[in-house]
Amino acid sequence: MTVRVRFSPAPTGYLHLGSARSALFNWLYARKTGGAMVLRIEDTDTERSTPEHIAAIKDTLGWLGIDWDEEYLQSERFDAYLKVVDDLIADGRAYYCDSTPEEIKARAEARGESADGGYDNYNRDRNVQPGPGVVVRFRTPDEGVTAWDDAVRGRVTFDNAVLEDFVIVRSNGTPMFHVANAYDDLDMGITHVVRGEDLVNTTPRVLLLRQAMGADDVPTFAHLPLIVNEQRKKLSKRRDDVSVGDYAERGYLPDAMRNYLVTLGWGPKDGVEIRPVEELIELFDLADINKASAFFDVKKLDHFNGEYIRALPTEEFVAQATPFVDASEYDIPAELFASLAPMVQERTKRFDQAAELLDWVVGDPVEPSEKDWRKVMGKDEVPAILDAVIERLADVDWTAEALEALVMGVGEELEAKSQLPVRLALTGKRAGLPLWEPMAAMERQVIVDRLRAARARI
RNA sequence: GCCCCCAUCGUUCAGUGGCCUAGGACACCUGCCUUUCACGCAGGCAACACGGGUUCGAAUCCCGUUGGGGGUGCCA
Repeated sequence: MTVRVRFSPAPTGYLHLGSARSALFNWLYARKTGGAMVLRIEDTDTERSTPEHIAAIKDTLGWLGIDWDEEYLQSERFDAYLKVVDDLIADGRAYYCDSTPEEIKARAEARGESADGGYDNYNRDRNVQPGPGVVVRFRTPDEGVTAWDDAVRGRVTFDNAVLEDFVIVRSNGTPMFHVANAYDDLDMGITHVVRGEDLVNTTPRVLLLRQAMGADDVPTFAHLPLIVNEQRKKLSKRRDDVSVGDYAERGYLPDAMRNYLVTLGWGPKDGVEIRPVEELIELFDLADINKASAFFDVKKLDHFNGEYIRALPTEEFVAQATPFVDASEYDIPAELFASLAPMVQERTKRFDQAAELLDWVVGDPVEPSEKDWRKVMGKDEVPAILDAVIERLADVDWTAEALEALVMGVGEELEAKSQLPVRLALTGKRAGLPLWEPMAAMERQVIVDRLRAARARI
């Protein structure tokens, strides 16, 4: 049997981390098995779905290097869903319902039950006719169980009795998620449904619908553990940085993001986490996916990204970092950046942080912290060091090698560390790029002025 | 309330009855390298939630407790 998986986002927002991971796991499985990856846009909620979101989702999938073999839009298939619903109604497996939420609630209260118990199947046999404000509900069985073997969770069982008759066609005539989903999985021959755990409870409904549509088989489900935030709650648009597109804009490499995402809920058995996607595809398996939710750890993502950035050929690094450098608050000439790129690349975990390393080269040094100043400049020998460096700077060859020899030479002669005071005077910070190359790229007078200013401050 | 689910270092993944005095990675700490930082290298800290079973033997199987999460929409 040829594997057919699908990624089915609702285009009601941008692609977020959780969805991206679902897409990725589907894709890995399809590519591993030589199966087909279907992109199915579930835009049955016509109110909230937009073409912009569809475009953005596709863009971001492309950015992540996730491709697909077939593409469908559910809004173009409404006729088919509605036809199936008509059959269901004719069969008595679905019925019209005109109960408003208020009425349902009122009846529950009248019975002395909790108001959030859900729909009470009130209209089942009342022969409501279609009209304004009328929805179609699916008649769920009153007994028995609906169960399936989940590739990650094992056997999952639901009592049919706890399933209320749910809406399958809205009062505005549009079909809802469950029907579209059940119909399409059947119609498109989907063999494996890989999606987030937040959808487990919809599975019995979809399965029941699928049966009602005449299916006698069940796809393999794999419900992925949720990606959570520090509070162990499902990542949410409101609280968390979940838009994958935003990560792209902040200078994360798609390969790094994809590689990190794979390690959430799954891991190669040999423990090697950072590796080429081809290997990931080879090693991946639905059966090895974890059950417990996983925290999205940006620090670890940063580490992955740093590894990927360092692995780039320098020219490639320059090419990719340049847009970010240009967009930064610093005015850094392309040539300067290119010449200093190797040392920047070594120290950059995100492209949007690259420019800041050169702040002192193209602008004034930052104001040193009091603590740094005291620690570095407070030493007795510092005035002598700075005086000597300033004096010798007047006629030194303006090359990185000569500058290094000069500063280190002064240090040796005075038997003191000369690099740090010079660094603080020039950059305002104790840590940063190696000094000599950038110095050689700067004006002699600027360097001398900064050293003099620092000397005067002691 | 009702339904479903989860539980190994701070985080993440490995571990599917003996190879576990529990392993890798991130983070953190120490040292080395060094022009500071970063990289790299060598170390270190640190976990099987708890209680019962089953078994010659349990992180691995079963039950319970506790803790956590997801769902409960005319969203998906």
